Amino acid sequence: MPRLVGQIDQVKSEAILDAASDVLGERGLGASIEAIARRAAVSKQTIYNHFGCKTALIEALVARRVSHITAPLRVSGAAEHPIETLTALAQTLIEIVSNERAYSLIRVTVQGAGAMPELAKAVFEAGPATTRALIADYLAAETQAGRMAVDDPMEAAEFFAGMCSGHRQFRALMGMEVNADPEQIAHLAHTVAKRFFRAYAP
Amino acid sequence: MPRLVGQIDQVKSEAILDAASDVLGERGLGASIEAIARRAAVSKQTIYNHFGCKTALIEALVARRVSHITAPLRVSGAAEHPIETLTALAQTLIEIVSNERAYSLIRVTVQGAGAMPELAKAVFEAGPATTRALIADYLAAETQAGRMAVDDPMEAAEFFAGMCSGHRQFRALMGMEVNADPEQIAHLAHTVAKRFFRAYAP
DNA sequence: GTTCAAATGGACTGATGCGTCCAAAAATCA
DNA sequence: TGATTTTTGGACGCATCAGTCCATTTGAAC
Repeated sequence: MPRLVGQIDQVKSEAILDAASDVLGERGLGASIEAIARRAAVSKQTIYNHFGCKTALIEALVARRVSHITAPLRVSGAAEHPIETLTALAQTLIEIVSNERAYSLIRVTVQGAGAMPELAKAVFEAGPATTRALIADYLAAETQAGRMAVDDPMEAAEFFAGMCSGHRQFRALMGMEVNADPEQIAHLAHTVAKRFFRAYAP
Repeated sequence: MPRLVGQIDQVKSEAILDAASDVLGERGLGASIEAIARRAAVSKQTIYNHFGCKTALIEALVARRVSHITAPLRVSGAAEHPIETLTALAQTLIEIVSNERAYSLIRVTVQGAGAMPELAKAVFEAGPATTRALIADYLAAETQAGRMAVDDPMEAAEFFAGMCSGHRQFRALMGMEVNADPEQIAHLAHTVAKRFFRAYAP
């Protein structure tokens, strides 16, 4: 009877993580393991067999999710006019911030920041920090090519990300509704790109 | 023996709120009433005499704090060049986001968003929403005066606020250290103002 | 059909924390 | 000094929850 095994039912592991994501998103970090077990249609003991303890479960959850969330950013666009690439970037960022499911994860991390600071740091590194670095790389390249004039790419990348998240981040964190109408998101993304390009045009 | 009174020792009420602010900031919403009582050098029962229940205590805490935090924004600057006013605005916003004490309150609100959504909404209205409206008013006025060209003041105000908060907001929420060096904040504020003005110059 | 790992569910421990109760002490006021 | 109100501190009830234990059942491989 091993307490913690790797070669158990993969499907069940996924089901548990899905349920944990849902329940934690609804009830916050205070959600009980039993509630998660009920949602996953699994016994409490099974969760402990798979993950060992609550903290490990949450770490697994976060690890699985973070990479999914930032994945779309990694597909670097072709080299058209910067505004088009910036619009695509902005659109992805805004969609992330408007995505309730992604944000429930962030909320959990914020709540757990006191109890597990390493986790909070890992999320920050994998999420916002990586995102900023990707954007900064792009801005530096465009500057190199003479299509933009960005003196401090990291700083500019942060401005860009900040324009995208704006109050949506706050509202999402507060559990308030966030406008996720695709048309409005597209329009907003285009505006961000236009204004940002104007601020950093050669 | 009234269970909840208003005319008790005001000084003690303040001491309790101060202690609650500290302890909740450190331990998050999970902080116990007993810990707060210890910090305030007061008995647990006294806290219940003053505030009735934990939720009421937190509501009182938030109400007292929010207005203090956004107060500096209300002093509208004289009518110099927009960049100067924008720099001052940015500086205030960045200082708020870099202020650990202010942010511990926000963190508590985020944690409690599930359990007390009205509180979260109140904080949002009193904080970010009011801030955005103030900035938007200023931008509209400058546009009217022909010194800027802001087509959508509310949207632009959100961009401006987003540029100021950037990742600092995230880091602060995650309980990570935030660079609060006055010189760097001043420089950042000036950069934000310069770039924002360039994005919205006539 | 035998075997063995994995899953179940229910009971249990230990800890924590909200909110209450109360009798004694301290402070306030008349 | 005497009367009233607040404060104190400690004990208590009650609920919740993490994590463990275990006897029983399921299910897949051989």
